Amino acid sequence: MPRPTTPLLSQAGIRASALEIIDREGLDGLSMRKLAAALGVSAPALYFHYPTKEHLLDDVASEIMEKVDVTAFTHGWREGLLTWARSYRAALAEHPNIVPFLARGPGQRDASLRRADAIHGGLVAAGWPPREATMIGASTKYLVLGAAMGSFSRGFVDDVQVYLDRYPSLADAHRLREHADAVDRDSFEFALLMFVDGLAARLGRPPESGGASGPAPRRG
Amino acid sequence: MPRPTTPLLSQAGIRASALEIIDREGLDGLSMRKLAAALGVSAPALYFHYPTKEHLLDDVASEIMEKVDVTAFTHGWREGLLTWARSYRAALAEHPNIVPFLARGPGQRDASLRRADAIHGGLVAAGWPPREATMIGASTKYLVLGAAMGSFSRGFVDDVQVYLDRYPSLADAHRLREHADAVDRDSFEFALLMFVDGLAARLGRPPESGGASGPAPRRG
DNA sequence: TGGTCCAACTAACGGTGTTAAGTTAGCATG
DNA sequence: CATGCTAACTTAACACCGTTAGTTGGACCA
Repeated sequence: MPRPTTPLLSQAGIRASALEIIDREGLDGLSMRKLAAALGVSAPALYFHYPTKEHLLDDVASEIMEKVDVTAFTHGWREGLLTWARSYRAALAEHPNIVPFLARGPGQRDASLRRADAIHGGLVAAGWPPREATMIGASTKYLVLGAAMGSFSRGFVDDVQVYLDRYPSLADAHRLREHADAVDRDSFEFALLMFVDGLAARLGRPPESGGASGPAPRRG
Repeated sequence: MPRPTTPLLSQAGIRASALEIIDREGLDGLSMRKLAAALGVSAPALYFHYPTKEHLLDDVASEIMEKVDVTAFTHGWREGLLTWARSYRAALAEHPNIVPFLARGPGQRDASLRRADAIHGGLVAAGWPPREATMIGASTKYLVLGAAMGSFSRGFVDDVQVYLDRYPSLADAHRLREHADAVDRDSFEFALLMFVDGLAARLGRPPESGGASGPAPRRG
């Protein structure tokens, strides 16, 4: 059966099905043949709509990133930063299995550039010098990606020991795992607040030599 | 030619060659056949020394992690944390291509547990309550991994715009890429210092309700 | 000297992403 | 209305992947 009366595939449909498989079976669980089967189609058919698996994954990732909120800088840099970071993390938390793919580097130039611009612009507008705005943006990204990677990415608790102080009564591992997510969420929030506190302190402090270098911003 | 007079392979040799390929051609550039060829041997021969590619990579990653310094907590939590974070990042920076593999989760339980224990113990000994020590450890790891992921992990500058403020004279991309590493290094250092500053401030502050929750530590 | 085991070999299996070539529905044009 | 072009699928096949099975022959021990 060649060309069907009504098209069987669409980019959106392919993306949705791919993400479903990734969510269910992990990043390695997605193969072009399996994806095609899920869509009731043969594998090469996909290549009519996406030139490559990489492109498809880029698109899936971009779709996820659409939910990141970079608009709150109108309420001040602190609010803007917190909103951005939290929504960023939340977006990744919804689809943890895609995080390892993000480690390969960003594909979609356009959208990510637009976001970066909004963030940078927001920080500069709030009084941070451009150079520091750059570093703040990068730092926050590090935190989100690192948290996503460290916590979601794959199955087991790594630092078992580390959690024991918090739940000393739990010796059974599955309960421990169950709470590990909460620990990660708390740790991320903790890191974010400490970082922002550090920033706030820097705002009210004259530039030190030997610090992270560069002038401190005027109070915004 | 079966069993040679002197063994052609050793775990250390395999690891070294694997890491060389990864450094040169990226994580995807490493295949068992290619690795075997580089060692002058057929692919299945490797399976006599390593049960699986995953195990091999785990071992390679562990070797890299050996260089991380978690001993400086004897000079105070600040010094310990900074030394740990910087040596961690430096270790990853030497072999950026392996970072995506780390996103799959830690393999070697043993060594990583020992490290986690040293860090947690160091923080607690310095006066941080266990729960906060956990979060500090996790946070720092986030920062390092996120920085490693965001910056090294493959090929092009993502947020071109973001760097322009710093090097406004550079319109050519390769020069820009060249300096991106410096920006990343600076951003990491910046993030680390802001975070530690935030921590220090917390040490001198009474516990707030509505903060990251949990009691603040006594002054150590 | 004979037996066992080690450390390599070749062949092959099932899977991967992707390309090539074939087939026909739908559409535009003479 | 017939013709030709392109779109959207098909099946076959390629080169590669990680890994397993089965074979071979040198090294070591009784």
